[in-house]
Amino acid sequence: MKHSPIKRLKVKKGTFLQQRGEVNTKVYRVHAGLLRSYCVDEKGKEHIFMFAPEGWIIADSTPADVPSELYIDALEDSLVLVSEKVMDVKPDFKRIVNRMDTLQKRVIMLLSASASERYEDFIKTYPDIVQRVPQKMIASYLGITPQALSKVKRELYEKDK
Amino acid sequence: MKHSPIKRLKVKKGTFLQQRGEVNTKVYRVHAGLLRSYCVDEKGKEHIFMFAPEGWIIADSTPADVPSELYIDALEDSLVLVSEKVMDVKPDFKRIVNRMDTLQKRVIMLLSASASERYEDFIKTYPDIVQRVPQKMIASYLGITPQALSKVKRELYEKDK
DNA sequence: TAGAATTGTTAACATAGATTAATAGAGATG
DNA sequence: CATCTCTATTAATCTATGTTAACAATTCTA
Repeated sequence: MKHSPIKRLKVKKGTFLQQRGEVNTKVYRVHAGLLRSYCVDEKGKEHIFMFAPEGWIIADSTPADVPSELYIDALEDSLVLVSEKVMDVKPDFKRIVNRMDTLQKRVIMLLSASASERYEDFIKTYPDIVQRVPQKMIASYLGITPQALSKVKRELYEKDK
Repeated sequence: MKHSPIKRLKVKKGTFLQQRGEVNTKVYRVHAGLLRSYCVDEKGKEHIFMFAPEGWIIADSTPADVPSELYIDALEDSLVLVSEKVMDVKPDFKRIVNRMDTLQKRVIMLLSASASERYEDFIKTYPDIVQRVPQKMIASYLGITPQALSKVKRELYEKDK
């Protein structure tokens, strides 16, 4: 396996290490200071995804070839170790990283999307699962009650006329 | 590194692979069928943490020596590959697994806890970060507005008399 | 097939948290 | 020091979603 070089980086408070829309091939390890990642929704509202103090790693978990969803910036003057995401990883490791991506998206949806937005996203992302489990389970996954899901579905249906 | 044996397991719909309070040293890979993991809050309400159809892995991300938070059961007759969590992993990998644990807990809190419960958990889990960032950022992390956090803090203070 | 159990829908009402707006502190900058 | 900007607090209202309850539809099972 290729050894990926690690760079040391001093960043001043307020510096962006990554912005939305950029490629996200890097992983940041915080040696000193404090970083954070956050997204901005359609209404312009910020949602902090994670804080990374000393000893933590922070990165966008979306696949490296996809434009980044997250901003990463320094909340304090920080010392950061920057390494490239390793692409040629073992299949099992890749599954774990995929799952982190899923979890990241889930947190962001729970922070920033309404019940109906979460439902629409769910049926787009897991069209087969919708067929295979009772609706009350989908409601439970979305963090709403079965009654609320029922209403969401009706409103969605009425919208399509 | 020790090679961990993988067992093949046929499970009928409804079978539990793991229940809350058990140790959780296993990782399940779904070969056919559908598994899910879920937690139950104090009010007895279920919150589905994840669905795992064919090709997915599912496990409790909490440290293996800690009693499990999650139930894992089969929603359909399934064929599952069971392996032990590897304990002697590289430090970097351990960080990733730690982060998954954090994300898992975050999702569960967002699904099942109120604003004030999430805040109390936050100050317990990250007492230092509370000191280092403005409150509006903590609100953003918790998925509430700064105004709501202000109210939560006041109510908490009044509770202590 | 009948009856029982589970799941889904609808509606009335309750509530946590959002929104808006006004004010007060607290740091920054001239 | 005075002023400007940013952050925190409080209060009044609004809204999405929860709760409760009744009923309908579906699935199980005897």
